[in-house]
Amino acid sequence: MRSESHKKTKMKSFSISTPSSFKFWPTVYSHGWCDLRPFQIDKTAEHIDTVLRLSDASFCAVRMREAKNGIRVTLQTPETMASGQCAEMKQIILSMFRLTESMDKFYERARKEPAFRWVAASGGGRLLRSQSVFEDVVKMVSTTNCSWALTKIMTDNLAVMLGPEVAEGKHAFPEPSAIAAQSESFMRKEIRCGYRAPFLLEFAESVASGRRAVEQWRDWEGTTEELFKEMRSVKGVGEYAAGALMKLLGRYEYLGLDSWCRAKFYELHSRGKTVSDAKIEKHYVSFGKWRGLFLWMDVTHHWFSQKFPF
DNA sequence: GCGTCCAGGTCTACC
DNA sequence: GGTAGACCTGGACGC
Repeated sequence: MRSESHKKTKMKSFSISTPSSFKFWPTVYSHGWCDLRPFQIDKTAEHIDTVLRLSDASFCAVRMREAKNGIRVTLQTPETMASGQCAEMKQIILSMFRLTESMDKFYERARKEPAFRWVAASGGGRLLRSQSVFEDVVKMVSTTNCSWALTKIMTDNLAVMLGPEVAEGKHAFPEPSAIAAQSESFMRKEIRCGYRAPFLLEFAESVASGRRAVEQWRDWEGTTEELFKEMRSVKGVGEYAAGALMKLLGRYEYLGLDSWCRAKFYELHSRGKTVSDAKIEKHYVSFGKWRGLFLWMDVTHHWFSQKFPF
């Protein structure tokens, strides 16, 4: 009886306590995802909004800000929800901010390297991810072979045109079935995803039909190589996209090099001169299973001097 | 304002 | 296994 009445308690906000190694803004700005819907940042008010989808098919637009010992989450629309729903939201946010993973071993390794001693104190290494693996894959495909401006256009269009509107201007990311139901022409002309349209449609259909259980990738029991191979079997997911996606699943053996990473590496380690990918691989090989994350820390080190680096 | 060129990953066909 | 060309868009640039 007591637990039943507890479940029905309505809540307007809740807090998430975090380990001392966690830093809110460096995690938000760990890579470009915070710039893509449904995330929306207000730099003046210093908060980040998003829209969460719950297992009972309800939605909630939430506002998250840095708090003394963690994250403060305030419900926007609806303004209150049952405590059980808030508990589910808390689990989703923990996963998005990578608070379900221990970074102790990574920080231990970083402290041994003079060039990376700054990492632990700066709260680096937790890479923000979407609520779902499906959303991460769609976004990653949308980053391939185009400018960041076009990636933003594609993800904006997906959320606004196909994602449910929870509050004015606040849309959840679309479900696989919502994308799968579109025509290739709509995806090309309206979403502006061009030649990626058939790739995204095929992927969305495979997830919506249950043929591809992508959400299980976060609990993958096979080897890292097998997971990488599984990702590469998605059309539109090449070496870069799969490598970058692996990092969002807590596996850092692949570098996930794109042109931006390469350019930054050349600037930092070869006086601007182009070198082969093999040479870049060699540079980080001593970091073992953490090499992909050390590469990312290396090329984004300059971001950590500002609260809002982009 | 218009046309041209380039950058950006991945796929496919071909050698 | 390696390579070339196609895919498509926004942005930069020249006129």
